[in-house]
This record gives sequence, C-alpha cells and structure tokens, in this order.
Amino acid sequence: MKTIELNAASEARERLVELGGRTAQDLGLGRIAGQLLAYLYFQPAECSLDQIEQDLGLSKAAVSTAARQLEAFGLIRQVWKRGDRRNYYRTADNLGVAMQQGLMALVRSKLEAAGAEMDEIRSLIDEARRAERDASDLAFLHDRLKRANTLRERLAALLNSRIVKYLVR
Amino acid sequence: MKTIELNAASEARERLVELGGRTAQDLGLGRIAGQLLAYLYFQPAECSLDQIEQDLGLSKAAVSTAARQLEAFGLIRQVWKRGDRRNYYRTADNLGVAMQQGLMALVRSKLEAAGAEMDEIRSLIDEARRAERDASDLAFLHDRLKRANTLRERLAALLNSRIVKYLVR
DNA sequence: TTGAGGTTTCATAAATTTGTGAAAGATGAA
DNA sequence: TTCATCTTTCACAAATTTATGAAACCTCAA
Repeated sequence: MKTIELNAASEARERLVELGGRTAQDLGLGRIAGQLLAYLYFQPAECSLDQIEQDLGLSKAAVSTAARQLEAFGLIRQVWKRGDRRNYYRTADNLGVAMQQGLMALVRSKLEAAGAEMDEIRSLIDEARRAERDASDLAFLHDRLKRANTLRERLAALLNSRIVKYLVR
Repeated sequence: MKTIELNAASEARERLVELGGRTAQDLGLGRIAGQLLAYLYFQPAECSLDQIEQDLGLSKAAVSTAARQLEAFGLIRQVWKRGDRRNYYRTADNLGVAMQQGLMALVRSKLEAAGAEMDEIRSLIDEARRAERDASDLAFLHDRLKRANTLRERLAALLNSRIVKYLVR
C-alpha cells in the first residue's frame, strides 16, 4: 500500500514541477526557476540545495542561480538552521500575493518604459511640426502615435483599477 | 526645410519600429514581427514586401515569414492591386481590438491548459487517497493544488470580467 | 505555354540562451 | 586559525532560436 501512495505523490510532484517549468518559461522567468518554485511549493518542509539538486536532476550551479533569482523576486526565502551549514529554502509565506504583485509590477514597468519612449518620440515630432508648415506626414505620425498611446493608457488604467487589485488579491 | 521634416519623421519611424520590435520580443511574438507591425502602423499607405525588406534591412524570407505570422493573428492584412504581382500589406482595420483580443485569447488558453493539467493531477491524487488510509502527504498535495487552482481561477475570472472587456475594448 | 516578377521553403550560419564542471569563495565548528 | 562543508562564480559546452541565401515554387501577362 505504501508504494501506491508514494508513487502517486511523486508522480504528481514530478508533473507539477514540469508544469511549473513550462509556465515559467512562457513568462520569461526561466524553466529552472519555475521548476524550483513548484518543487518548493509542493514540498511540506524546507529543502536544502543539495536535496533540490538531486530531486530535480540539476547541477548545483543552476539551482543556486535560480534560488537567488526567486529570492530576489520575493517568491522564496531562506531558512537558517542552527548547527547546519546548508541553506534551506521554502516558498514565501505570501506566495500568491508576491507572484501577482511581481507580475503586475513587471507589466507596469514595461508599459511605463514604452510610454516614456513614445513621449520622447512625440515631442520630436511636435518640434518638427512647429518648424514646418506643410507637414502632413508628421501630422499622420502624430495621430497614430496618439492612438497607440491611448491603448497603452487604457491598459495601465486597467492594471491600476480597484477591481483588478481586488480580484487579484 | 523639407529635409528637417524628413529627418524627424524618419527618425521617429525608426525609433518606433525598434520599440515595436523590443516589445514584441518581450511578449514572445518575435522581434521581426513586432518591427513589421510597427512599421506598417506608422506607414500611411500599404507597402510591398520588397519595400519593407529594404526599409527594415531584413531578408525577404524574414519579412515573408513575419508577415504570414501577423496575418494569421489578424493583425495585418494583404492588399491586392490589379496589374501588380506584388503583395501589399497594411495593418488590420481594427488593429487595437485585434491585438487585445489576441493577447487575451493567448493568456486564456494558457490558463486553461494549465488548469486542465492541474485537474488531471488532482484526480490522480484523489484516487490514491481513496486507496490509502493514512495519506497525509497526499492530503498536503491536495491542499496545495487547491490553493494554486484558486489563484488560477481568479485570474481567469478577471480576464472574463465585464470591466476588463470594457476597459480593453 | 512561357517566362518574368514575385513569394515561400529549406538547409544552414549566426547569435543567444541555458546548463555544467571546476575552482574559488564563504562559513562555522573545533 | 584551520579544516570540512557548503555555495557561488565563471569559462565554456550544448541546445535553442533567429535570420539568411539560394533554390523551388507560384502567378499572371503576353
């Protein structure tokens, strides 16, 4: 009987780890980071690097790098054990919140960067328009840029809206 | 005077194309597709493949591939001109809507795929739990999986919410 | 039907990303 | 301080992605 339980649990863990890896890959977080996060999330106790390394079949280097990446994002945290030199890791207590906030912050910063660049380009165009009487091409560019910016602003507004904050909490 | 206008316009276009490329890269759409889309969006008339190829400094092959990719997503469309064998392209009429719907659909399908896989794993666990009396590890996995699924469901609900549909319209 | 003008496919080159082993760098017990 | 143990860094190998040129493949006017 014991074997059945162990097999189901470990098969489930393996598949969840793989799913985490794929998802993280999609999000541009890197496969290993995703696998590590899923691994820890579905592990009942904190784990040492070498245990992780062995279970996931990865090199120490890869695990170490991914761990520090996840830690920087606030998704996992270290656990110190007295009398033990190893680093143990577990998922952050507020994992759900951290994930969502992190993702939102990432999207928001990209939107902002794009917005800043668009503003720059717009002022370039406006300046040229003032210096030039018949600048219909510039007027066209100006109009298109304005439309694109509207899109961007709507998206930003959505991210900041109260309902998103509520739903995503 | 004419030169000032031309310079400003072409510098603006160049920067917008680059911005489009970077953004698309981030979204996993591919740099060239993004450049092409931005190029067409900021072009007042439809363009032929060889004109695009020349302006963007890319090979015919790359442009051709990206164009069909964008067309498949409904972001650009072909324009036929009688007595001209070339393919001309322009951005879709409803570009904003198409972009948003496409992005939403993409996210939604990923969420669904992940959800389906999680369901499978959950039933694997449930089955094992029925066969095993003291399955505390399985109970733990079950609980975690449930929590993860709640997150996923919230996100899906958000995507389907009326306010998102409104804001993103 | 032919062939000129245009597009797409495909093998491969180039660039980028990812993962590793080995060595250097920490850390803490004795 | 020293030693044993663990972690991190780094140069490089492997894999993946991206872009190209050339050839195959369309399409239409004559």
